[in-house]
Amino acid sequence: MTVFFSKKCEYGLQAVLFMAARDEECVCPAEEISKQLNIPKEFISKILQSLTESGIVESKKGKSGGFKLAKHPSKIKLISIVEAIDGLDSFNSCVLGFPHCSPDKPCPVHHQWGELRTKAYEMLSSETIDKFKEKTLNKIRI
Amino acid sequence: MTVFFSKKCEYGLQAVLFMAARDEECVCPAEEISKQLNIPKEFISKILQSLTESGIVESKKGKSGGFKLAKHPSKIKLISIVEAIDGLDSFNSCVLGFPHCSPDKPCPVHHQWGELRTKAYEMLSSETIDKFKEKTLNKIRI
DNA sequence: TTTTAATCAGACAATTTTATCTGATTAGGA
DNA sequence: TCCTAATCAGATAAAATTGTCTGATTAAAA
Repeated sequence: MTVFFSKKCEYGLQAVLFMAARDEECVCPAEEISKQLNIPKEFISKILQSLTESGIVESKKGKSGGFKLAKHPSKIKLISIVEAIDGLDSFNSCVLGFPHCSPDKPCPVHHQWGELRTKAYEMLSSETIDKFKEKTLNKIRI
Repeated sequence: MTVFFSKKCEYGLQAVLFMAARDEECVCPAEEISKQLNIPKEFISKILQSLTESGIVESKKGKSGGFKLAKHPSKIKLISIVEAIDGLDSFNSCVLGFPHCSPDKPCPVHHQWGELRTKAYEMLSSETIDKFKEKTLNKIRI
């Protein structure tokens, strides 16, 4: 299979976008996120736990508890979520899997891939997630 | 983990590039490919077996047997190898994992990612692997 | 023609990723 | 206070990916 993000990361991104698209202050139980996004409840719960450790979301235990963003959406970038879950290795390693790929010893597609990868990185870090609210709502139709 | 190609696919691409970089007519035993590229012998053997079924390489059994390209390198594109091993799904599915991502119902990064993905596809299908001989040799130093 | 060495090929095993289950813990409301 | 609803955490399971082993097959050489 060819992917860019792991499933964990996809789910994490979806969940954070979802929380940002709703009222940013409201506390979302894992169950609701699970239902809205079709993600196994305990799985998204676990992912959000790890994002809690990274300081991107906060959790509130007990009745009427759940998860909420730890910062305002205007302070969260997609790349932060990717970094927290998948790490940034893929932005620094050879796409063909060759060791020591560098401008000195480039793999056959080193230059072209490097450019695309940089653009992907820029895309993920250019805007904060409050800018995505509209599109996320449109996609999820809460 | 964030990847673009599976390990299988990376190895397959490396092996085919290796065979093209050598004398294109010579028969390479899996063992030699394994040593040169640091890939478990039986694993690369298996990957090349599947590429045999796809008509990209040929295998020759018995003493002095091994693998060789089924066509001239000028007729093989990187994308064919990717397609044979990983498939082309990732070039058609949403990078954030949202279902039914389309221009009508775009995910937050639909447009930007679509552009990058198209460029990646074009890069992998633009040139045939004989063009990569130089760079591969430089990288592998046979 | 038979032996033998080296291969491919398919079954098998380990690891990683993804997903689920169960129980402990917490906090709000009756 | 006690009950309930919800998270947290660790154990467990399933699936996919990656890696290894063993034997069948082939072809060269004696």
